Amino acid sequence: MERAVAERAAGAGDVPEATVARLPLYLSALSAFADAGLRTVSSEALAQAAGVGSAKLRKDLSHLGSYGTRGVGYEVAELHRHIADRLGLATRWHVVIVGIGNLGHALAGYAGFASRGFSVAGLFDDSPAVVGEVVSGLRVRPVADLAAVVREVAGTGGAVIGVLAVPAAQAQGVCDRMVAAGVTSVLNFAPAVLRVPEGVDVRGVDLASELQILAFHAQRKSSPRPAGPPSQDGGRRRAPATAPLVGEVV
Amino acid sequence: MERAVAERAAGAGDVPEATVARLPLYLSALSAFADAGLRTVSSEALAQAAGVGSAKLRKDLSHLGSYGTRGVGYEVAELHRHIADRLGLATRWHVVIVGIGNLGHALAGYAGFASRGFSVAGLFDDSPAVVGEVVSGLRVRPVADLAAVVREVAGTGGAVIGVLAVPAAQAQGVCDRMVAAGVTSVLNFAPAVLRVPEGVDVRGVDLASELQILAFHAQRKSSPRPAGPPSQDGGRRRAPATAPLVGEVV
DNA sequence: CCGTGTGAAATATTTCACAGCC
DNA sequence: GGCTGTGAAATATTTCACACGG
Repeated sequence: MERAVAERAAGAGDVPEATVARLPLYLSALSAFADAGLRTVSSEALAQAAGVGSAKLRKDLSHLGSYGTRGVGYEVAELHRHIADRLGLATRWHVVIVGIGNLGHALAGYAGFASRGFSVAGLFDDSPAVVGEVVSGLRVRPVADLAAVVREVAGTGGAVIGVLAVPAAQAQGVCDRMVAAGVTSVLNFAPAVLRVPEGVDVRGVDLASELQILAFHAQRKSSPRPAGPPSQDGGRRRAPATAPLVGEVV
Repeated sequence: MERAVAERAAGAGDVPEATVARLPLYLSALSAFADAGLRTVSSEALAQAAGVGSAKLRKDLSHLGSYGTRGVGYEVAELHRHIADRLGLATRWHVVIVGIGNLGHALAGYAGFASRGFSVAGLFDDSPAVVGEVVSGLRVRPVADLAAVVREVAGTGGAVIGVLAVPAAQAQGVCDRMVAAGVTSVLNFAPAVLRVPEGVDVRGVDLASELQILAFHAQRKSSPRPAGPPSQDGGRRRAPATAPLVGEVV
């Protein structure tokens, strides 16, 4: 494609998706360093804490701009602020959770929300069994109230992220209602493909998929012979893990 | 790198990681088609159901072998079986969950486990408040019992996946105990970077990261001017969403 | 014909390795 | 002397587009 825009001083206008996915990790690691009272970190130390290679870390940060000092490293507080800004954490984010079953309860009680600047603006469910119940200090409301709450929060200038924790069968319907209410960012925990209009962002977290991916690798490790031909596969290259995390409480 | 191995008939020995991550999606979509009573699907239809492009789907499947019929499509049941096999779902997988807080409760009750061939072999926690409690038909045991349970399950010929749902501060310690007990696949819900020995697989799911990634994109959408030049961005290229899902219940 | 399977081209991401600055 | 920032090389992934088989 064409690129050309006269990117202003700090950092390109487009951060690669792969980099974006790691920024929260760095942010977390930086918080830990700050708590430990450190003023600066080297790319090596930060990378280690985040579980990535230092070259990758430096390349990632280079997309945000130049916030390090050669021969020294990065100023912890400054870098933290820059990453947080870039992630959009300067604005206040509100979260609405629909589906207050087991998972919804757990999400509603997740301490990480508040501590990372996300505040829970509302809990919704249509099951008579839970509507009216108070969970983590909030009363569960019928889904019909969703639009009103979103509108109200939007009036505050805040932005809204919708979290879907309903059974798969209802996921699309509830998603539609969220979108109709004005939600343009959705985190979906239901194992269902969501169809959304252009401009709406959906991210899915699926437990079963994660387990199956682990199963795939586990099988590969132990499988003496997957099928006919022995063909000693001889060491899968590349070390073990996937992206790990730093931080707080579950 | 070099290629050479005399790959036998069905599919290469190495499936790209990106493909592996999508196989569960296809599996799910196939189940839906099977339930709907369809015998065959085209790459186009299956891709649509899985929320990916048909070319990508075909390329992905080509890594497993040739299970389609030109001019017709894929036989639903057959393809489902092949993918399931490749994912290692032929063997019986057992899951041990450590940390029976809000999230642990939700995970223990997750219906998707059983329906996808994963059975919960044990629940563990060291908090006196929950040890002994019965959750989803299983008694919560002290973490000290972990090794015994893993050993017992391993004796059955089953493989084990450890699920970590403890606070971040305890994640590494519990992970070490899991590894010591013989677990080589770990699904980590705690926002913490886990250090594990070579050969152990870790996948992390972090709610805060997901939210921050959504925040990043949301900000990009609404931000009227990140910097100087107006330059109506006119559609970020590439449609909306991320990988979605198909399937069952939460 | 239709739709899979797949080389080859286009992109994206990671890794190297080193020049430049504190 | 140490460590960032970054072109350039190596990989990985996605997308095209079309030959081939049923």
